[in-house]
This record gives sequence, C-alpha cells and structure tokens, in this order.
Amino acid sequence: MNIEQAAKQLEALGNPTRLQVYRALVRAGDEGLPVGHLQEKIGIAASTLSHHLHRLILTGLVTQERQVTTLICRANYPAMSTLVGFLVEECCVDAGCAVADGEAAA
Amino acid sequence: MNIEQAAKQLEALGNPTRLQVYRALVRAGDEGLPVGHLQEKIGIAASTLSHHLHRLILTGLVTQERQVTTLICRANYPAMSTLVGFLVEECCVDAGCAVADGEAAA
DNA sequence: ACTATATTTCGAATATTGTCGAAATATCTC
DNA sequence: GAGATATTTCGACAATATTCGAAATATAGT
Repeated sequence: MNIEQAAKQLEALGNPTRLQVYRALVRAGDEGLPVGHLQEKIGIAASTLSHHLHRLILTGLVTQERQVTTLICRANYPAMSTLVGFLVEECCVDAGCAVADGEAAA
Repeated sequence: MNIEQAAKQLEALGNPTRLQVYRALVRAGDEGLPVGHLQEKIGIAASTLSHHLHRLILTGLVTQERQVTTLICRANYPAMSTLVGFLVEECCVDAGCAVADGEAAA
C-alpha cells in the first residue's frame, strides 16, 4: 500500500454519496446489494450511482458479481482492512495512539 | 461522528499532497513541524501548502500552535482515532473482518 | 518606526468532480 | 429475434478543487 493508492481510496470514500453507498454495502454484509436496490435506498439517478460505483470499483473498495440480470455489489473487506492498516501504521509510527483497542469507537 | 463529518475528513486525506502533509506530521510526532519545514520537505508553493493546511485544520485533523515567529503544525491523533473507529465500526457491523488485530498491516 | 522572517490571503487559470437525462448495452424470457 | 428489465455509457453543465505568484499580514528584534 503506497501513499498514492491510499489517497485514491480515501478520496473515493471522501464523498458523501459514495460513503453512503459504501456503508450500505458494508451493512449488507456478504450477501451484497443489487445496484437497483442501492439506487432506491439512496435516491439518486441510476447513472450517477453507476458513476460512483465505478469509482469505488476502480479503487478496489467494491466488487461486483452478475446474478442473472442484476449486478450484486459487495464491499471488499480486505481492501478496507489494508487501508485502515495504512492509517493506523502512519498514526502509530512515532506516537502511541489507541486505535485498535476499542478507544476509537467514541 | 456522523457520515458527513467522516466524508469530509476522508476527503481531506484523499488528496496526495494533503496525505503527504498529514503523514509528515504524524511521523514528526508530538513535536510537530513548522509550516516552512513542511514546505521544504514537500516542495510546493507556500500558498498551496497553506491552503491544504487550512483544509486539514478545518476538518480537525491538524492543529497549529504559534512558537515565536513560526507556526508549528501537529497531527490531531484523537481525530484520526475517531475516524478510523468509524471505518472499523462500519466495516465490522455485519461482517467479521480483522482490522484491529494486526492482520491489517499487509 | 524600520527591517527581517514566516505565513496567509487574494486573484486567476486550469482541471476535476458531481449530477442529470437520454440513449446504448447486456441479459434473460417467450 | 422481439420484448422486458437492469445497468452503463455519453454528452453536457454547474460547481468545486488545485495550483501558482504577488501582495498583505503577523511577530520579533534593532
């Protein structure tokens, strides 16, 4: 994980609409969510959602799988883990900060 | 930590220049770094750096403290902890993913 | 008050993003 | 292959971001 890649993923998550999309996918768990479902849930134009999904997919944060006529989207947990790991590493290089011990949930 | 706030902080970190700045500050630890030092280290116009610093400060990720004629910048660790906590919470609501156990550093 | 140093604000140019509707594509069913 | 449903691509527009140099501001020392 280099800094460029991290910045791209952070930028991808740093848009309210995309973060909403990503959160919905995370909450959906392993089952994932069809694009159409996401659209109804979030209430934006299908083309706009498609655009955002594309960006999330490009950065590796989301994956898609065809299921008959619908596309199922899923959060890519390992990617998120790596990104969070990058942040935590940066954060804890020289300073002791409690991130991984439950202090962070505040 | 609401989703809007999280998105703003992620967006702030989601720019290569700002992430570089933030990383330098994190690495500098509690001592922090003067603006001028950051500028030399990163090699951008002072005005550009000032602009990015302002954005990082607005989101609460960075703090500044005057020291004679120079301004010392510091990473705000608690803010980072909260943000990482938000991501981890979202990530682990319905799916077991190892973020806080050392698996994430890959 | 004047000078020197450090940083920010201003103004402007270019690039990127977010959004939409309409049209195109893909996949199944009949 | 015609029709139905789901999703993406295209074209466009307004809004925002990134970057710079020049000028303005703040702080300390003489």
